Amino acid sequence: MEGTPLGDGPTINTIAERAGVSIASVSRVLNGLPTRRETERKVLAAAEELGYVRNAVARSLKSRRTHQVAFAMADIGNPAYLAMLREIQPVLKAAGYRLVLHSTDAVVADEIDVLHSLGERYVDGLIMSPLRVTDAHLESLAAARTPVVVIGSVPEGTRADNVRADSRTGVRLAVDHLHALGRRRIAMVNGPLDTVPGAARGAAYREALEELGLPYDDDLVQIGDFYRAEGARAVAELLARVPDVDALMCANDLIALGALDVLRASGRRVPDDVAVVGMDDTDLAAASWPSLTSVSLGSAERGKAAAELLLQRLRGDDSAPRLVTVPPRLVVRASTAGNRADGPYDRKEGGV
Amino acid sequence: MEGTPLGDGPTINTIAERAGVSIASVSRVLNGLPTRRETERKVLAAAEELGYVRNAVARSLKSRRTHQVAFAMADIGNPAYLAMLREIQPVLKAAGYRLVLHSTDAVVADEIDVLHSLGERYVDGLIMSPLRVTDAHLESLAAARTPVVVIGSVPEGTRADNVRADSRTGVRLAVDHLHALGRRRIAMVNGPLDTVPGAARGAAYREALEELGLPYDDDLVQIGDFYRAEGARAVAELLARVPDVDALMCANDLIALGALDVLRASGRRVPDDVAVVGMDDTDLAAASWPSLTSVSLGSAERGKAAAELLLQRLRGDDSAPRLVTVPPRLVVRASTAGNRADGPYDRKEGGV
DNA sequence: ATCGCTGCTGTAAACGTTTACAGGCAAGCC
DNA sequence: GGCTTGCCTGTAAACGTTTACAGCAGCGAT
Repeated sequence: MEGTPLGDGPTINTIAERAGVSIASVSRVLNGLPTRRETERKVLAAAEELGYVRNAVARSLKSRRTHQVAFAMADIGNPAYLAMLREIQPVLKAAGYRLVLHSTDAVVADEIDVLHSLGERYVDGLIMSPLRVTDAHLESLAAARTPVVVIGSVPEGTRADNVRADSRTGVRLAVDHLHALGRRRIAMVNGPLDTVPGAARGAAYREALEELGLPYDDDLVQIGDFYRAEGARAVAELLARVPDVDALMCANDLIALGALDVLRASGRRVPDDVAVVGMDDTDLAAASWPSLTSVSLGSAERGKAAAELLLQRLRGDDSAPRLVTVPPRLVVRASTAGNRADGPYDRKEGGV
Repeated sequence: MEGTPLGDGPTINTIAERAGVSIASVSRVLNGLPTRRETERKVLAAAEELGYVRNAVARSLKSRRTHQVAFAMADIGNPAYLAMLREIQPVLKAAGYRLVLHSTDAVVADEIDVLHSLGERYVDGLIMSPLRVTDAHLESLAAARTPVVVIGSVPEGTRADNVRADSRTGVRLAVDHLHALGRRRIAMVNGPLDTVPGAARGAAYREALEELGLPYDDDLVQIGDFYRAEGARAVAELLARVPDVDALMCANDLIALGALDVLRASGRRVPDDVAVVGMDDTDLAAASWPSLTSVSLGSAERGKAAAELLLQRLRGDDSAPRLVTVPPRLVVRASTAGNRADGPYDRKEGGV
């Protein structure tokens, strides 16, 4: 009635008592440090009987490592981030790290909070994918007390590894494709211009037209938000203004799905009347009707690269910040290429 | 040169020195306990200057609370689990808990590992959604040292809250719907029978036929796995064996998408020749071609309910285990109801 | 018999907090 | 003036580990 300390679960102390050795010996056995055969046996037996499990919190306090990594995604509903998550998770797991998931809903204050909370040291590192990068972000990044990898673009000189998509090239691939198909009234449906992807894709669209010798026309650009319903609304407006568009470059698969909805409702055929291209190449692109040509910005690859960069930092690498750029890829499907390939059945499509 | 202790970041000790008070006072100020005005001022000033942030690990060790909750999902690629995740995350966040994400890939050993690791006390509670529930699961559940909520079915008497879908009713809704449309050769494409959903849906299918007075025919049942490619393979086999089916009840949206692929490739029209119903009502169902009638098993609602149950436990409620059942809902779309409603544009579809 | 190894083992301090307890001090009362 | 009372404050222990250090036994060499 005086053996067990106080709490419920057995601790290293409980085992020490039971085995008749010191807590140091218990710890050593549990950590595989050299020990006499007999001591080891007693300790292991006691641990087994008691159903002992190491307390991760106490370990972390002493070792200053939590074996946890945070991933702060802007929008937990966006398939592009989910694709990253899917790749990040197994990489971390394989390296013995747990994943703490934050969804910031793209609210700047929330993202700053996450950065600030790194000081609480409940994680060893962070992967974050902000929609916007503000000065507040950069400030908090500079003050961060653990390694951070940013998926998205960050100014040169920032003290964080950086994994980027190349949406400029991505947009050009798509616009070139549409141009090659004979389209000349190519509109762009974009998200907010003060977001990183919004700005980059908008500029890239302009550049791509220029390179092709097509005129840039403000009327052909419509700004909405990165969601399906918003995309639909934006395309409806666009069609009202310029009924003769023959191609839509959408900044996002969700926007593109909204576009398909509206085009269908307006009686236009896709791709015969209007060709549609999305971006991100999410699962939805393959499943939609008609299946959606989409620019893959390598979400999965970016997630994986970010996780691997972070792991290197956690292993002690403190060389200069790195920059990894993942090349885009155009995945052609029915929404631009006619009806011959309207099903995704031909594509290798794994366990999704 | 002798002030700061050893590590890098400021601790409560650093503040105490700087402010010329004891660490107890610092702690009290930081926790809002009654303190003299002057002391409070000094402490807060010092904390501010030093950029102090509370160490979460040390706090957790003392308080025995980590403010973290784990969610163990069987398959991080499955939209049904993602729907749960999307609901769980904000509920936990609002209550001040962080989310630790585990993906077990439906491997039993991994799930047991997660349960076992609860003993490490790096989380205050767990929500898990196993595909199979084995004896090993039940054993580990019984030994779990923190509250656990299981999404899925668990035998009566298990020491865990339980949130269930009612797939029996769900299947019946679907089969009744198909029957009402005049279909009489209704096949079932199921996942493995040793999984909880597989077994439940298979049995429900049989019952539903019985209630309608339709004969049960082994030839009309095809077992595959819960993935798109597998579903396609299964449906191909089924069609070879019974070319005259006029309806497919698929245990899963992914299977149903595979079915659509194969039906299209075989020249059959949907729904004219063969009507198709999926289950889970994932995002894919609304986006597919033709849009997919699907039984919503309330993944989102289940996730939310699970999170709320767990929070109650964390607030100290230790009443008897609860059982929450979420009712299913049939969402009719083009794959059964003809072409009039082939687009999802009419449905309120938010930020996905 | 003494010395110095070698190889385990135990004691105690540390990680950064929270908190029970006791001490100090001013004010209020007789 | 001494006593109680109340309010703050500091000391120290605790949470459950890991680990530097010292101690001790056994053993071969001198």
